[in-house]
Amino acid sequence: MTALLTDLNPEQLEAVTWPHRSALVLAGAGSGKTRVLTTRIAYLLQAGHTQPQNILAVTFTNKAAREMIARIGAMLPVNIRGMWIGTFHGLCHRMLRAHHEDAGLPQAFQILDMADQLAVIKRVLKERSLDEKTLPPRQLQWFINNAKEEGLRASQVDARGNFNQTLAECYRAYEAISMREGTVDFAELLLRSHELLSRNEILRDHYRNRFEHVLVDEFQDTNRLQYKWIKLLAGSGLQQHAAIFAVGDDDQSIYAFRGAHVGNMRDLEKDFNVPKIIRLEQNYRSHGNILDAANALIENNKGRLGKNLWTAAGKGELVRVYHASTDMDETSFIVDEIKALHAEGLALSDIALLYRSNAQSRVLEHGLFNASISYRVYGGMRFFDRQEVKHALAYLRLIALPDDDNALLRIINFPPRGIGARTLEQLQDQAGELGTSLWQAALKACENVKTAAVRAGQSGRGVPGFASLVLSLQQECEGLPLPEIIRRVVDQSGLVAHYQAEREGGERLENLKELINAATSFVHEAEDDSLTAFLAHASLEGGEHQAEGHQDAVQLMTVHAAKGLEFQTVFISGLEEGLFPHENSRNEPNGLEEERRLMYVAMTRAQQRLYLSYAESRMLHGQVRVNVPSRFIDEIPDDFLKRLRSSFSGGGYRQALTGTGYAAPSTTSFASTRHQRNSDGNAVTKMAAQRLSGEGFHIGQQVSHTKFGTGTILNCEGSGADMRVQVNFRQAGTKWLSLAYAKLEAL
DNA sequence: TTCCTTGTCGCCCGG
DNA sequence: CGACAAGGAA
Repeated sequence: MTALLTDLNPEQLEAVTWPHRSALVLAGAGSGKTRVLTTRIAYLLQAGHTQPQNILAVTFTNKAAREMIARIGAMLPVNIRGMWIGTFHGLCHRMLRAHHEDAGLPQAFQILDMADQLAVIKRVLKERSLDEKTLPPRQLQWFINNAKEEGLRASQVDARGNFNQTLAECYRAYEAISMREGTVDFAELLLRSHELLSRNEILRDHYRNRFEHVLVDEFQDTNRLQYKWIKLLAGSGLQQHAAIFAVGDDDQSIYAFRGAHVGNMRDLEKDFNVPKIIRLEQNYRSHGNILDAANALIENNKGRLGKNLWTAAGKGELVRVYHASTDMDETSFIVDEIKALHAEGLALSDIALLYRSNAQSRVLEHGLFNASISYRVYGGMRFFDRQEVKHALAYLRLIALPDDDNALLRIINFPPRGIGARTLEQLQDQAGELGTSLWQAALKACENVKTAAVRAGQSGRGVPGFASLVLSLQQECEGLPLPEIIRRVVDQSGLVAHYQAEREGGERLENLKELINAATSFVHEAEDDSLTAFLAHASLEGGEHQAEGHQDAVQLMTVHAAKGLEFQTVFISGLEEGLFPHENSRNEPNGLEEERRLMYVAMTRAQQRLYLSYAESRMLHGQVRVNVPSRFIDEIPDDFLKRLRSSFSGGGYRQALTGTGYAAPSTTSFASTRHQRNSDGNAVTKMAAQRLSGEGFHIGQQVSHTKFGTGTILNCEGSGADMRVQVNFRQAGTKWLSLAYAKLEAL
């Protein structure tokens, strides 16, 4: 016990040993928030105040949940299994699976991610022959998700006025489709779980009796529905059974755009009679100047709960501000600084490059690539988002739940089997008449033409071919282990053959193999290794497993993605009006304050060194735009800043100082390799290809091999004698070859 | 039906 | 600039 509590500062100690009643912990950036949360759980268990099965801890990201589990596991030899630790979506999903009947869902209900949901919405619009111009699909998606996050069903939304009425009708149609197909989107997980608990008294009492401690991470990011869900579980007023332990920081609330409601912090105080807010204000992360600069910035916001971070560390270095002429100039400055820092011995992985929006990564990637600096981009396309993986998953979904029209539409003609728009229309008409799913309509259609069906079924083409494929997969996969099911699906569906025939299909095939690998490790790790569980995992986790995380590489990500992380050195780029703060924020209520909090989050990621940069002009949306420096820079007192500027346009700052040139762009085609990132399912460290081009080869180049024929270089790794290249041969497929042995010739 | 070209429009953050 | 829908040719 004492070992658990040593090294905690007085405020942390107070939070950890807080009695069995609700608490609100205002935890500043770098103040040991996660430590308090996990130590509190360990303390409760070790002191015998509670049992693992009586604890519920909820976070926003899978990563945070995993970290929490790992840290508790390291502190206590306790069975984590009994605890409910996970994301809001994960826990709601768990609850809905357990009580799917009470929740009105089929046993194998499927989860729609954003892209799936958008596809359904496009179907709704098409069905109602609504033009994409009069009602953009994204707007409808936003409307539906927002309504759900407010706890509103289609019948409850405001339908006054023509436009609102259209929206409400579309929402209603969307609800009907979801119901019929047994699909559930992200917001629906929350809403349905909430409805289940509020309607079903027996279940509600069951869970209320079970959970004595409900701990909430990043409480400032909860939306209204999530807070209601928590209240329902804990009970409130005289009904209150559980103690809520909420940890958050109003200054780090950056998710208002998706419904986060900071007001929940004040509401919690009131609703649960929290006697006082515990403030964690000692920062263990950043040096003084960085912290002071961040504090000064956030002072400009109004209505804060109020806190002032301090550090026992020294002042450290000043915050550097670089004024660039162009985005290229900005990039070359950053690249040169990284080179210099790396030469001084700083690991690349200690450096983070942050930006407001994903589109900005392009220029930065380009610069890093040309300078042969390894980098890693977080948050782009994820493994389970990839086209070929989604196709494979769609087949799997049809096996689990054939009424999922969305899945069916995705692959009924992929790979192409002669089912065109015309056939599909007939099928849809019939389904509409019968009031069934497309799959039922397809079966019906096959019955009517039995002999033809048998013939076509054998050839594998047409609707009968498709139907017999799915039927036979359904039958023979019954009871098989998951990886074997997937292997058969990708094989018999013709996906593998299709991508083999495609010139650029090599990487896609690799991803299909990787899907089987993912299933194999899923089977080993998960309690429930069913197909349905795997499909849910794919939707909820998106494939954030971090392969090659050990490689030394600069970390590129958006500011949102950086929340909760820390780095020795941080660059924040693109600090221009319109970009950061983003221009869209001007029209939103309190939009500017949210942008400022975002900036605050970005700055407080840095431990020892912080760079801010902006450019006078920048390529945006395909055209050059001239920008003014961000007001956020002006809001930081000059005492904490050191201003730098390029001596001449186009040249780097360090170039001007030292004369060490910024490497001329190599012949390596950056564009041709961009889309290859993620071949392992996530952002991959990219070894730049300069060395390779020195040997006469570069990525994207055509080469020939005595045995395998001609092909294209896809990738490379290692250097010198160990260097290997990945080549996609036209005939022989994709292979890794060692340059030391294979005789490759450039074409 | 399929593949390829052309054209339009959006373009911030995410589980 | 890039994703994606619509339209045209084989």
